[in-house]
Amino acid sequence: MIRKFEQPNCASCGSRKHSVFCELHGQELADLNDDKGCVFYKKGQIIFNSGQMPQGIYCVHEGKIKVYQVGDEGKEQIVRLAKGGDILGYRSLLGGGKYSSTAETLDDSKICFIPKNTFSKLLESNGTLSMLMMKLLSADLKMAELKMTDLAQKPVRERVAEAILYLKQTYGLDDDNETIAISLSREDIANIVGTATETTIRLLAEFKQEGIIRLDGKKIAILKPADLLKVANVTD
Amino acid sequence: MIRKFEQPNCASCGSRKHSVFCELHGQELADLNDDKGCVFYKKGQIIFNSGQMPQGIYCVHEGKIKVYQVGDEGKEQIVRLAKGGDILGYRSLLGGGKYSSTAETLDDSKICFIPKNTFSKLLESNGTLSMLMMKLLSADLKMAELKMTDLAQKPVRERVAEAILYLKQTYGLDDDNETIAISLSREDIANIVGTATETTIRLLAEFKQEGIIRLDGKKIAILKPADLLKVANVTD
DNA sequence: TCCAAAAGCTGATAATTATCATATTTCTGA
DNA sequence: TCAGAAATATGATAATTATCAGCTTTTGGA
Repeated sequence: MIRKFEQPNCASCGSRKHSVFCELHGQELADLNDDKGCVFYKKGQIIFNSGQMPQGIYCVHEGKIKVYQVGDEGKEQIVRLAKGGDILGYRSLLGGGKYSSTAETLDDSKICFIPKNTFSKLLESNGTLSMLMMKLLSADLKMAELKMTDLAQKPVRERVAEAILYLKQTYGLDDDNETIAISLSREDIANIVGTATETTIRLLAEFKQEGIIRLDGKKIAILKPADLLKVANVTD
Repeated sequence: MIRKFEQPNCASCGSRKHSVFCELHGQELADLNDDKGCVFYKKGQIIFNSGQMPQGIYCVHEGKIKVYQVGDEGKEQIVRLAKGGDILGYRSLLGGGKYSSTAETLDDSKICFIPKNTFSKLLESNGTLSMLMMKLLSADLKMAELKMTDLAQKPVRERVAEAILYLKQTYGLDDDNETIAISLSREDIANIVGTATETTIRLLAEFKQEGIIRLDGKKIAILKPADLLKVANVTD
């Protein structure tokens, strides 16, 4: 059952102002608004699936999304997390060919779809958008390469700590300024880290034991940010 | 000691025809040719180093290059390999900030440098170049995400087999149609795979034992391509 | 509200891979 | 050409992490 809701207006969309579309004005913005369609997704719904042909790009109005690949044994590897203002599916659209990942909501979400023709025209007419897309792809690639090195070299304990920091950085904190503003299953966290679910559970319990984090169901609160950084063994 | 050699002409450069600059003509091509400078690098020389600010991009005229990150314990993780016609350093230039990787020649190489102003002007004036850059970044990102999943989920044996296939795909075969056209140390191969050097040595010996490959010093010949694909556990 | 299923947790054990030690071979520069 | 250094090779051992099994808690739907 999909709730009825008002289509957001791109001109006044707060998410857009922090997105790659921040530089759109006038007719371009009007075209974007006319051509896009916003859809409500319940938690756990698939937005696009590995193997499908991209028909456009998705712009997250609000919500939380995981993008993952499925390995040989059926295990997910989460390659990125998205939130309001992020766009999705541009990698495959720009690169050509089918989606190589699957996108799935982690929460109830509103996500706009922009047909590929509309997006292509904007790319052609607006050099700034092209530049921002290149910046975005470059940032994604940088993250992916860092993660490759981590996966190859860092022990699981450090990677679990990193994953917690990544969640904080991506989704921020609740009002208490401690609790990370997302609920993920232990399995999802394991699929970010690239390890077995049991190992993740054990390491979270370890961090809790050490007083670094507090666990309340799926919620994680960071009690000692400095210690967590130290465990994660990152400089920034 | 750097050998003197004639500066290649972009207009007639065979490498360029297969690069992102393949669509340049007339004045754009002339500007590129005038502003670039081609430099000879001996095997083992650093082209750019992690931490430096990018001043332009590098275009490989001929040669073989490894791009790697250095982890906490000083171990390299090779994130890509380049050859003639490939460009280097665009990730950091486009994304902003310092290089996060180091590029080093694996063979004597001739590499052109294109100042960032020249490159930026080309990007602004030539929409096709922008599109090709986005395609390139997208392809890089796709590879990086696949590799993340591999590192997280595949056993080392499969990854070593994959690495051999990757070397073949990147550098091709010698005239015998069996031997891969590059010489890498076991350590470099290990740093592609993301494993210990000893483990790589053992697995190569295993593949040799099984008659899948032939080893002649640093040279690897693929004797049973189908078996290697099977070991690598890849579909394409 | 209650029940079944899913998720979370914990211990025991197994598998994988890294590390260390030590030859042996190959390469490189004087 | 030769000596020293670096790379390769191999065995033994240790560390890390996964897997399996069984139990408890939580959750979501009838």
